[in-house]
Amino acid sequence: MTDLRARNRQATREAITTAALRLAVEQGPSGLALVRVNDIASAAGVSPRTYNNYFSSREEAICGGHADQSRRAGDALRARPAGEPLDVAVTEAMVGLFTDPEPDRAGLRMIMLTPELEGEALRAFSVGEASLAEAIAERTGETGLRPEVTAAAVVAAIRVAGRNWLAPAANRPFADVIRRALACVFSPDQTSR
Amino acid sequence: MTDLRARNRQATREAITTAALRLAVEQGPSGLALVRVNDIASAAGVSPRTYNNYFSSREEAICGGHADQSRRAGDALRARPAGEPLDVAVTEAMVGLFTDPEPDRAGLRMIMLTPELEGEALRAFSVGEASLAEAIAERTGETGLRPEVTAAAVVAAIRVAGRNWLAPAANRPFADVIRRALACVFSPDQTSR
DNA sequence: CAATAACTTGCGCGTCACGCACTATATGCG
DNA sequence: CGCATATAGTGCGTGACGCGCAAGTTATTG
Repeated sequence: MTDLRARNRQATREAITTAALRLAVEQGPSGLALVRVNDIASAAGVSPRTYNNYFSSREEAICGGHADQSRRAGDALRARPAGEPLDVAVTEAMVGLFTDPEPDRAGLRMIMLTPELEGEALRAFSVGEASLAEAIAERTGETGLRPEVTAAAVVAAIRVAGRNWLAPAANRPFADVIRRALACVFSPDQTSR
Repeated sequence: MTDLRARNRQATREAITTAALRLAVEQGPSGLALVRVNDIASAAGVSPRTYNNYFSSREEAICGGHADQSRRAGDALRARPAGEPLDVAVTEAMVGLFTDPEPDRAGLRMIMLTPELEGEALRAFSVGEASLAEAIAERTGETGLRPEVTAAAVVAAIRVAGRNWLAPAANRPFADVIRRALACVFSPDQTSR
């Protein structure tokens, strides 16, 4: 088992992020300014000063959970069987990572569609790029630009998929949207070239 | 000719962004906190309150120039000849947009490699996605997910290319790095599938 | 040449990020 | 098992910031 300290630390971090996201969702995108640091801290059961030891802005606290999630992208890919082709390995890894459990619509909507959170939301997605690029490089044996570009493109596609899934119009299951988006990355349109 | 007001507005906006970026570069990534709003405003010849009418954070001001640049991505693509295949049209449009003029290494380095600016830097790149997606959709006639995913992947690839170009190791011309990165997007690796 | 709209600026307030010093709790070692 | 040390939580104080508001100034319109 890991350190008690490490587990406590992770627990308070999660307490803060979940509290922050919950309060933000309650107020809605327009009332983000009403979510005070004091509220987040007391809702998480810590002092404001401690909150500030974990996150240096409300935005970072609100998006922290999703950052943690996408940070596991590399491990998710490594968990796929070795023989699998890259495209299906990546696709299934990402589907598993982002739809197990099915994400909370309200939370994702808050994070992705609130203008003030845009920067932090992009950061939250992009933290997965490094680990994913490394895992891709391991799997393909390639080096240099290609693994990084592929990882960045994959993450970008998932972001688009999320936006699309959130759109009120077509509500397919998130997994399907992710698959369709990643298909665009791994087999780009050849007809219009 | 456009409005005098519009031109003035654009001029002060540019004055603020260039001043902000210059001061940030002078202090270096570690001393970002030393770049005060007062300094930026007075360097731009404007009151602090006015600075705040244009930008709501130092980070936004520093990255504002690059945001303006990538916002022109759609127009850059539209300027390519109609018969051109999509991949070369996009590639050449992006090369033209981002290497004319050759970007300032120190400025790009500051924007892309300073942790506190990461969120705003990602935002600056991503503002080009919408217009680029629209231009791609016009050109290909496609609709739905694919144009958006393609645009997002292209922008992500350019971001990776910038990071790579900034790396001290191989200093090829920026245009080459962009071309190689976009090649990864438009013809993904087929061998390892 | 008015009337109106848009922009700039000074002022003031509430909030925030963070350095510092102190306490409490966990970990490792004799 | 107890003691030294490292690590996390907390209170306080301070400087900076974001922004609403209202007044003054400059461009635009008819």
